[in-house]
Amino acid sequence: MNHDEAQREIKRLSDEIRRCDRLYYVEAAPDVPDHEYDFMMKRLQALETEFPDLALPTSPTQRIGDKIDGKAEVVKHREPMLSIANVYDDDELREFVDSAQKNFDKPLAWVCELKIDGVAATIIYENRELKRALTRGDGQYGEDITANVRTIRDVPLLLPDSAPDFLEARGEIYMTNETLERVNEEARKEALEAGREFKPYANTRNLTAGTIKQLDPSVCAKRRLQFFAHSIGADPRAVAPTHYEFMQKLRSFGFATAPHLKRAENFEEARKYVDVMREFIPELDFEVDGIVLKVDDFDAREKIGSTSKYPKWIVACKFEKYEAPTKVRDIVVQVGKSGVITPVAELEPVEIAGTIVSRASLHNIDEIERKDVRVGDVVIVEKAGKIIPHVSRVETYLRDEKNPPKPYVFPKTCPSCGSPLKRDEVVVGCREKECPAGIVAINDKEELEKDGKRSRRSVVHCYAPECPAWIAKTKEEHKGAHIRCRAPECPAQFRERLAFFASKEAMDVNGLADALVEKLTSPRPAASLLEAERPPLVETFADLYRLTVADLLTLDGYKERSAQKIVDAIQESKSRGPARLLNALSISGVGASTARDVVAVFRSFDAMENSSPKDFEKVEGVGKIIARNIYDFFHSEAGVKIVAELKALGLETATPEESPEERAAKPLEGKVICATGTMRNYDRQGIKAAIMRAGAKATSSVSKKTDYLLVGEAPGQVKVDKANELGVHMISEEEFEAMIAAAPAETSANESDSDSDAPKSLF
DNA sequence: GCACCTCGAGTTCA
DNA sequence: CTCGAGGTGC
Repeated sequence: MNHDEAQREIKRLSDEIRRCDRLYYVEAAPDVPDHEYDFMMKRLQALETEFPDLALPTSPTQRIGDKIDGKAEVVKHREPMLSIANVYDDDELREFVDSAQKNFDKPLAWVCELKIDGVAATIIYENRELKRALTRGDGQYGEDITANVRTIRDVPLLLPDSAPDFLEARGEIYMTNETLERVNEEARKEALEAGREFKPYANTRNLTAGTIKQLDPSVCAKRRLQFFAHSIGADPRAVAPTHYEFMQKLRSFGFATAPHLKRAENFEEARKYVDVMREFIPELDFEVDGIVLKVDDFDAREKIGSTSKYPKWIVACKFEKYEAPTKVRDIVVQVGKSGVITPVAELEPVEIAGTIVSRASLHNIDEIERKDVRVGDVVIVEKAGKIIPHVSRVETYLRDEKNPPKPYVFPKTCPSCGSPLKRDEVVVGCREKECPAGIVAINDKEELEKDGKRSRRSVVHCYAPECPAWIAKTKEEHKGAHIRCRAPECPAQFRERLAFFASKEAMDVNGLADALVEKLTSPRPAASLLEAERPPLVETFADLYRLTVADLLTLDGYKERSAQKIVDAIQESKSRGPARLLNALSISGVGASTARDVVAVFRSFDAMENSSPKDFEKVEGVGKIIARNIYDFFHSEAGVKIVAELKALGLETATPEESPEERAAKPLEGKVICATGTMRNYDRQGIKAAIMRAGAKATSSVSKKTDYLLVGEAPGQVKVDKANELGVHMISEEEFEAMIAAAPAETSANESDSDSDAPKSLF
């Protein structure tokens, strides 16, 4: 065969194989039997070996690449991959559609697609060649799965000339039930031969997720994954004006689209489709967990906009809640770092949506009483579209009528320290219009039953402790949600606080996790028979910094090296700075973000110690209650002691002084800036820090006092509308960066941690 | 007063 | 992820 003939033959074979690949999943059963397909593939491979100059990177033979070394690369998405709102019944769906429809006179047309349970992914084409594929990941960052995606037969490696040069196809990778069974059957045989225990893959989604992360693409190829596209990572109007036409275009580019796609002229039609499909779904050979409705017209979508979380023009109607019946073995209580006592149901382990659930929080006493959960009951546990399981109802009819389980009695004393438990006395003042004590009134909330749904309404209350009406009304009318252990020295509370102190968001002590915290805070056995039990190694935060290698060696499982590592990590955490330290102290209402804001104003613990509650209220986000909590901490016996000790041990409790240059370099001094949406170079805290570094005030909402609205990706619609309405100037991230370009170089744009908003070394 | 936004705190499993 | 609750802006 000569070169020209080979070229023609290679083209013919490639085209035919590509046609089969598409038919294979998209349309129906392929009209070419497997052995003929394999034959064409072999022949093509042979020709490409003989004429290597004719072998193209987009040839079907190039689907299966080499093994990847190490881990998959984590890559930032060009455009974040957002999730969509879920509805679980007809009412919720109607509510959603009404809100989308409200600014339109004519009924909106909807496109309905099956929502298949798989792994969301995005595939990037440059010059119409497949360049890279990523998983959705957390929406911001995904894993590189290019080699495996290439093996999926309904993913084109090459797009036709009619496609745009650059395209980012987004869709779902999934697998049929038949494939799951086949893979399980093969794994079972293999395990049997090797004499190993066989554990089947629980469901197609788990197997798909496991397969797509395989390092060896040939394994992935054998498992026959499938893909369909449902959107692109850019404005689709560049391709077509409506979603339905857009999907036709994607098909013409060689992609599979969501199966059983349907365009509905109005909502009623769409709803009918949902009902019909619901019956039909069990007959399909893949897992469908709902139907997605999207507004067809792209211009209409833009007009509808998004909430801060989801677009308002797309919704998933979920059919099933993930749920399973199981038995309550016991109800135990846990003590949190703030002393909150949380009841948790210990369950007979049951599998729900691929994970084994054995515990579920019952949240609080009202929850237990409302549902009447008792030890021994059969309950329905659900993970409705979520990760965290909860008890949704009790099957009371399964109770033994003659001998029913006893109602749960909430413990009266703390399981850890034995001190009496008390329900939160809700901080709600009197409701007299004219406050009898004549003191400041602030807002509060009240639960109401409205149309069978719970809603809240704000009420003005007086908070003066000396107000007579307050004392009279608080107790019986407003119970808080939580029951709390109030003993300041409660060991369980200290254990939780220490774990938080050492955690990543706080002092970030590497290696000091739950297990070690438990050991450090437990009493130690007596050194000899004559002596009493010895106290725990760590009883205050300060004790942590006094730990020596010798101390750690007395614990099981620690040798010289590991002990030294922990001690080093603890010492290293001394320089985390005042913001992290303030967060680490577990002051009620003060978390990472509030601590940062407080430190930004006060700059040092010394300043905080000498401040009044009113001073703390000057911090944005701090009102009367939190101000009081902070003030109380710095004036309590325990607080004074711990701060003094930590200072003496050399922890950084002050923000370093600014150099004169830095003070001068505040290009946005006095400006008020509100940021919305996702920035490319900053996370939420990072952008706030950057705004403050430039001398401006970072606010959380747009008002007429706002100077600029900094608009990122997927901005909050409310804020943008507001800015338009009030004529607030909107700037992009690039414009913002240009504005702060005068700032000192060492205030790097990418840093977002609290300790980075303080200037580093000045030398 | 009301609506809305944010933060904190608690939580499950691989 | 989901509540509850505090805070803020009109």
